[in-house]
Amino acid sequence: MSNIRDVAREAGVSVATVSRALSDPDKVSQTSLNKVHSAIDKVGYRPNMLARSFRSAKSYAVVVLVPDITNPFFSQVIRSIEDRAQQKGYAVLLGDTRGILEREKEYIRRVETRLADGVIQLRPDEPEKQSSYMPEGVVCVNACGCESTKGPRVRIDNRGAAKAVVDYLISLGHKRIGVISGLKDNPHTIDRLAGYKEALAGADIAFDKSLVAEGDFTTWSGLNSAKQFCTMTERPTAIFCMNDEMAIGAIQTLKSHGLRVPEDISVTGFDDISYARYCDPSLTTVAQPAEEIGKLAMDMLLRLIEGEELAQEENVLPAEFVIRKSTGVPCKD
Amino acid sequence: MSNIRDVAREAGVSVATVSRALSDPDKVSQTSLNKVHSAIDKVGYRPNMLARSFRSAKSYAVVVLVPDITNPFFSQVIRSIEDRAQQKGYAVLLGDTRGILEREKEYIRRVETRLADGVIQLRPDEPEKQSSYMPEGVVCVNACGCESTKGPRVRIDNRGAAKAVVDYLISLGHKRIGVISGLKDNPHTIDRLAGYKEALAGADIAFDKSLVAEGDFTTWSGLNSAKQFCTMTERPTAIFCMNDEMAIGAIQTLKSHGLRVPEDISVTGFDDISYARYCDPSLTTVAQPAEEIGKLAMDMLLRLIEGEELAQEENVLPAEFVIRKSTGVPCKD
DNA sequence: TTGTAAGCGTTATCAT
DNA sequence: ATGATAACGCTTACAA
Repeated sequence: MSNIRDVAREAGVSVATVSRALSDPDKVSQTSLNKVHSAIDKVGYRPNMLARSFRSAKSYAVVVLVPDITNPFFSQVIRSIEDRAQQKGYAVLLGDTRGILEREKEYIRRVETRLADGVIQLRPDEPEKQSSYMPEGVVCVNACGCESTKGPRVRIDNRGAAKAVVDYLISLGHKRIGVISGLKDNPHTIDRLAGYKEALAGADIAFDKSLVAEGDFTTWSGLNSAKQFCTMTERPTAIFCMNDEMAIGAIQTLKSHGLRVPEDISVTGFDDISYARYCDPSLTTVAQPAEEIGKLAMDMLLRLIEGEELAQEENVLPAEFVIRKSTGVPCKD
Repeated sequence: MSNIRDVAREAGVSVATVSRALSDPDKVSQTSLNKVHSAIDKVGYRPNMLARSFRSAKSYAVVVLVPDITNPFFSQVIRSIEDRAQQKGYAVLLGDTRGILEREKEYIRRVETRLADGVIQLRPDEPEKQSSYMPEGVVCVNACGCESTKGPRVRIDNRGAAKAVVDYLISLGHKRIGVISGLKDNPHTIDRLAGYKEALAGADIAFDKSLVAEGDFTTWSGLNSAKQFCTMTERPTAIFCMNDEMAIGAIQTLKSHGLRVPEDISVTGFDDISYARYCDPSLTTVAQPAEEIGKLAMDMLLRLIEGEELAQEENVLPAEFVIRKSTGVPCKD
């Protein structure tokens, strides 16, 4: 393995000149530049980036904290982050935490120990717990923010989007609208439930606690939670699911109980993962701008790493309400 | 930012003792150990891992090359790789290449420049092109190998699995069996097509080129490729799709042409992504052991990085044929 | 424009 | 068991 000294010797210049030729070519004469480059080819030199990072005290890496990378929404955001990072010469360290706080901390430790320059968090932090564990000096932007999220963040208007969905269901004539939510304390659940309640209130429909089933954003939980609606004496005519995966699970359950979607019951999702378009019936849902979210979060983090000021701590991106085939007018029993 | 020298001063010992206390505690007296640890707490010391990596010439990172991380099969494998890596103290650098060779090379360059210790490749290499571009000294294991794959690899028996699928369709009575393949030159396509042909040959059914539609493993390509089967004068009674995403796309097309699955036409997939269980009808498919694949590939790479011998260059893992609701006896027209 | 040389924070060798 | 010190490969004042 040849190093910069070998190149210098071969080229007949000093190591400083070689170093400059690589990182700041303008400061070097054309003659030296040529000598250096042919020397590099000759000895097969590859700069040791570990040494460079060490010396310049920057790792040019960011860690992405994600509860579950197999969630299609998350993987889309990550793809976008990676794309942007690559463009800017940064590496992405994957931190699939499976929701385990301990693993999250291990990854955050990597930036304390200089292996990464910052963090992008894809989990909405629960307000009380958040600030407590992000150490001093670790820069972090949350790419899945909520109204309660502190610090640099990008988010969509979850409440508004949820309200739009439920407003639409109400406009179709639905009055008994069930909910399959995420975990009770999850900020996304809180924001989206607020939107649901706002829509109800706007139409003078009383909030009925028994119409809210708690899931955890997995398909399996949607599948399960939907069961209780099937066996209700007074069944809801529509179900607002807080993500697409639960909606897909719910539809599965409804079908197996002999209910047709949307003729007997309407179902809506949230996220617009790619399967939302291909499931049967295709899903009425809220399209999150995954691409934009990732790109923006990465750009914000980069600015933070460079020590620059953020134009704004919070960036709220528009989400699009997409009407497909899983919603229709309520059945009249 | 305090360093090892600050700790040494605070503890009243030498830097060597501090270093040993951290990386090889057995070599240090209990007294020194205590002094060191309280000094560490006092000055808020975090070891500079970049310096450690630099000094020991190991980055403790591996890059994972994946054509598209939003593909659920890949993200499952990656989750498993990440899990194993984390256990072993390694970081995972995400290399989403989008199938672009140039990006792949940029990532491979990271191991040449010491930012990573090895590579896990999730793309089946095309035989002629493969060896040419993986530089000397870069260790790599292919986690999605095929029969033509060279070098350390883990794979399933694609040909055997495909044959099992088609054997099953034949056993149901199908004789005209369509195929939606991946790109023609993709080794997975080659292996699985070989299995298809073997099954046909075993039942004395002539291979009919017109029954093979070329896709590219995306849902959209499945959706498109299926169209040509719908309009055929003599339609196949079953379609063997080379992955689940194309099968889901195909089913979508068939339905929109008024065909029922499986009553009018059977469809099979490959991979067993989680959505295969939840689509309508649920998909008969081949379950790849994604978890095992990732874990094994990581273990092999680790051994390679440590300079150890591999017990075997090739590891063939069992795949399971899963029968669900998308297949049935052929319709009799 | 170029060269010399002093670090960066750690590990490892060699004494003690 | 502990300490002094020389690397590791690079960047960057500072000099020339």
